[in-house]
Amino acid sequence: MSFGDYIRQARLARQQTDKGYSLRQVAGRVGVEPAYLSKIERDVFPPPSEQMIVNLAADLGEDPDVLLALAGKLSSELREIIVRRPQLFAELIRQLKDAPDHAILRMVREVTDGDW
Amino acid sequence: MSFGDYIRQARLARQQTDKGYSLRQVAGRVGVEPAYLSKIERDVFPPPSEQMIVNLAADLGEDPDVLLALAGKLSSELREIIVRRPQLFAELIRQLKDAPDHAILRMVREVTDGDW
DNA sequence: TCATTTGTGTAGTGTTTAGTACACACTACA
DNA sequence: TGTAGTGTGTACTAAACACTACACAAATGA
Repeated sequence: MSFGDYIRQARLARQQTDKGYSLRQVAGRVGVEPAYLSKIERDVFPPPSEQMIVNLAADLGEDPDVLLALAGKLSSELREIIVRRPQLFAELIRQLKDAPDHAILRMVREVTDGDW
Repeated sequence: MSFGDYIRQARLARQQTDKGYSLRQVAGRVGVEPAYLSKIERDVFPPPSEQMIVNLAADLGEDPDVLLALAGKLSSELREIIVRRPQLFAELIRQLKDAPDHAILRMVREVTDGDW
């Protein structure tokens, strides 16, 4: 699914139960022109800036990492973490490229348990 | 150390023993104008494109991930891996933000040993 | 029925990115 | 002593990015 499709669906879903989710109102809260959001929802324009994606995620109650990923972007927050220790993270990520989801999840839990 | 400083030093180090590492020759092999490389080495211009950084790394025998990191960038290769499974990787990376190096290294080895 | 609200088409714009082109002065060296 | 190679200053630019401004037709709803 494209970025545009995704946010249009998310918005329409909200609009079912909440009148405040017209394209114009969302655009207003997010801080852009309605015509611009319209084009983005229909993939006439490419996905917007990281800031606008984050704002959209907050307004629509979606996961910003997922929305950014649909836009082919990575949050600057995560980029900065990696860039601080490029070799370490580069190797880890390459190793995990083809690992199954559960293997990665297990790592997350290992670290959560803080056993270092 | 800045990106410019770093590549200038790397180039000058090579130039000690190899005449083929003048600014002009490196620029030629990498595929840019000498004046441009000159400005980059002195941080008059911001770091160049990912492609040029990768070419520079290859020519100077440096680690492309490190060079990209000095430029504040992440290779599109790594970005794509993350973007394929954004939630999983986002959580892992955030968890590892403040983990000590050896903890991350241990993870790398765990995956290398392929115990999933 | 008429004012409001809705989404959308067309056109234009400021900023950033990622460079090029050319001339110049200095140094090495044959 | 000239010519080949060195790095650098100034000026310019093409393309991509991230939007805005305004007008318009269709639907809604009091």
